[in-house]
Amino acid sequence: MQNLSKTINNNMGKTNCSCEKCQLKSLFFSHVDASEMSNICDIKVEKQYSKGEIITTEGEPIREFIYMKEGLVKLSKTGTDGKDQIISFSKPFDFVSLLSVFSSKTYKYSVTAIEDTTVCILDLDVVKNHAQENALFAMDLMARISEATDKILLDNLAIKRKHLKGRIAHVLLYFSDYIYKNDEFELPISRREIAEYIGMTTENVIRTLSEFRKDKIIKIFGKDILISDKKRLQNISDFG
Amino acid sequence: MQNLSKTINNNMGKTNCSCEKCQLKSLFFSHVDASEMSNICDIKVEKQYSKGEIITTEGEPIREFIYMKEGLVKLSKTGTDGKDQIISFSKPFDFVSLLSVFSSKTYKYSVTAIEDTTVCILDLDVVKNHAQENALFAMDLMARISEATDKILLDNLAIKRKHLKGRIAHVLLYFSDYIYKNDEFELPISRREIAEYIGMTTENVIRTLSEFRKDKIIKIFGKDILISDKKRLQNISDFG
DNA sequence: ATTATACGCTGTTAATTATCATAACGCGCT
DNA sequence: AGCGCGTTATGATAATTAACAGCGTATAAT
Repeated sequence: MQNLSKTINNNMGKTNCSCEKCQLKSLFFSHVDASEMSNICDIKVEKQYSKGEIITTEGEPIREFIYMKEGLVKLSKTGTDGKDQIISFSKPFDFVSLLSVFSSKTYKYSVTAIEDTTVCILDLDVVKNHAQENALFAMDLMARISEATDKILLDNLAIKRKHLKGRIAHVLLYFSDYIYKNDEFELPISRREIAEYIGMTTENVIRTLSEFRKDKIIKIFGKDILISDKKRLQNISDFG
Repeated sequence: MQNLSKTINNNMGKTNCSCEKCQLKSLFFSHVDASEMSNICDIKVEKQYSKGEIITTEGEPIREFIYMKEGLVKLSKTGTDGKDQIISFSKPFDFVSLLSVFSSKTYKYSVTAIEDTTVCILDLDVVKNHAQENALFAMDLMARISEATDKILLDNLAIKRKHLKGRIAHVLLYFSDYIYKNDEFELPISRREIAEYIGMTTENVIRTLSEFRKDKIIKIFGKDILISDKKRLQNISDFG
């Protein structure tokens, strides 16, 4: 898989990606004119990451502006004790490189693919130069960053208000309603990662999932989850 | 006090504020030229809030771009159950209006003065227009928003990692080291507000402060706190 | 002076969560 | 197949935190 992405990298990513047709073009580049756009398009590199591969590493210098075309990633940070905390999950429209690209020299968080993920990579200096010359583009970026950040903060606050069961319910509904839009889905993360996300222990995540199963709220087949009593789960999320 | 701020409001805030000398000018407006600046200066209104006064209210439409000149505020959000959560505290250089000014029509959080606070208020549309025409200004704003957000996220993550005692120690050190730069200070918030900030109950905040007092780590006189054993407090914050 | 009210403080009990221990299971590897 | 390893699973116990109840104090309003 590493080979695959390297191959695409060497091809300059031209194989699968046409900027003109890109869904995301309107999000980031609606105020960028055709000649500028072709300039951006020439330097962009499309890159694929398999589930589990690290996209950016905490502490590394930020050289690139990255946006997601496809897939699912986690943002995480390693504490001084070596334990990870997951800050959020992002799918394409939510993710604007890293939040700190315009204020920090190094990545404050790591980004890891939790499903096969395709990103487009632009040289950060080029993007910055464009932003400095095109205020509407800069404003678009600002709005995107703002939205992404707000979403993370609101989600964190919502989780903080809840107890163990409510937090687990919240996560299940997050994947069911927001990510997969289906009552049945395959969890893209381990129980430990759920724990890192909601700030509880792995054992309690496992235990609580088992309880939900015993209470016939969900069915579990390894990582496959089926939500059989959504109302109850919603209720636990809202009031637990 | 309400009268005082009204008076200043009616004076168009010209009484005490000269934009040319303003410390914050370089932060937000370093890339705004003299004529633009005088334009901005003409429409700005300086406003004072006494401790406890609400500056912006969650849910209200965002019409203004606000930045702090002086003071201390809290950002908070009310949950569906009516309970408040405090997201962060901000002093002048940290605070860039509300994070969502460029992505949302309404305030997602409330801002309340927890010390007497002076802010400068600009019409949001005017600021947006300036940003749309001056990309460097837009970039400056973006960097500010990014920094402010990162600080909030990192602080929240640090708190999340800790237990009750570590969280209390964290808060005490936050005010001592970051806000007041003094081992002795007056807490600008109540025990309940500390609880709302760290996500624990008021009783436990009070109890823990008492324990710290019994352990001779701090001295307490109502809201006055004196940190007598900073090393131990730091240790509790780092490992508790 | 009296009432109301918010706040700070403490003790007790109940609930929640972490920690430790153990075991089954799946999966890649040889 | 058998081994090693990480994940999932469950139980017992300890630690932590919440919830409830009570009480004193300061402050402001009547």
